[in-house]
Amino acid sequence: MRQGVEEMSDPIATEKALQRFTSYLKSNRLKMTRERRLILREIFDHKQHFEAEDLLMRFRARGEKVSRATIYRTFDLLLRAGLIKKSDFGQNHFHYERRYGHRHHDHMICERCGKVIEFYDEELERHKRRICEDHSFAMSRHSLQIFGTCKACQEESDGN
Amino acid sequence: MRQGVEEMSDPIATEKALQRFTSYLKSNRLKMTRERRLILREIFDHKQHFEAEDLLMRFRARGEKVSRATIYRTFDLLLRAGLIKKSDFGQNHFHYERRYGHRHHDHMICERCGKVIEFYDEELERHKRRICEDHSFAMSRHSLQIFGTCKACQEESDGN
DNA sequence: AAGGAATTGATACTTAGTCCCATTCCCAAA
DNA sequence: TTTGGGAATGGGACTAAGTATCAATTCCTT
Repeated sequence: MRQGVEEMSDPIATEKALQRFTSYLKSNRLKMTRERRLILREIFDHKQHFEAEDLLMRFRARGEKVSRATIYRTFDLLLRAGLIKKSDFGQNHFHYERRYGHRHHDHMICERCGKVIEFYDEELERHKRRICEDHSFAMSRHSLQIFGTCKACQEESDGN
Repeated sequence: MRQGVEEMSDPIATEKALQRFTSYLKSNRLKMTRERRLILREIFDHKQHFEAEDLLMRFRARGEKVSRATIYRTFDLLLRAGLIKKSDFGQNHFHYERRYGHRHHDHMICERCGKVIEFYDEELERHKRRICEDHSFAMSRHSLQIFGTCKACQEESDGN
């Protein structure tokens, strides 16, 4: 039923992300720990989108000892370091996605099957910037979600 | 600190919304009750944006007896009736806004003072529709939030 | 005016996420 | 290489938003 973007991992990107995280930590006088490494690896070695609880379960299943609190604390650091991104798909918990090596993009969310389609549109970005200028608003980030029915689900219900 | 859009109420719109809600209820064999009327009035007679807890507090302050459960249940009906809209401003609870007589619009949210600026841009809307067409995606709704710093807050920090 | 379905309130529960603090870990400087 | 102390962790208690349950009440059609 629920289906996600399954963009696969790139071991080189993982290493780069790890380096970047390490240097972020160092420059803030924070420490690289076993847990932080595990979390980053888990994120960058796996699928593009993830959730806190989901990560916790994966660790538990593997018998890896990382607490819920540490997961949330590390997400916070990764956000500050710009390595992940927090999105809201209208459920009552947050979704995250890794960000290193990924440019900004928006999402279409299929309300039938849960599939998330990423898209990027330069003209749309230009519009956003222009609107901010018009309002003298200094944009720091933005998030567009389009909800609806994906092509496959439309065809499925046509077929019935 | 936290500051909202204070678009004022229109007594005629309130009555129309009430009629529309009543007919929505009737056509679904549901009942109009004292509580549902109170909630709708509270929403349409007051400011554009509201939250569940906020509404509950207002009722309590006035000594009006409406339970939390009923508030959430009624929000759900109002959503189905298309009279209110649920948005997510990145906090861990939902924001709502009344919808009757309001066309679609997007939001800029000031991360400094919490002000919410509504905007509508036809060109942007056209563009969203075109992107959906390109992906054969049947859009049902969409939501764009731009986070950043509003003009006033920018000037304030310039002045320091 | 009655009667059954719909609704309500109170409270218990769930779920996501945060707080607390004693214990443990990391790492820069000696 | 050891060490000292600040940083980080685990795990349980806690909070906040929202949902479920169910007996008592209300609505409204006939």
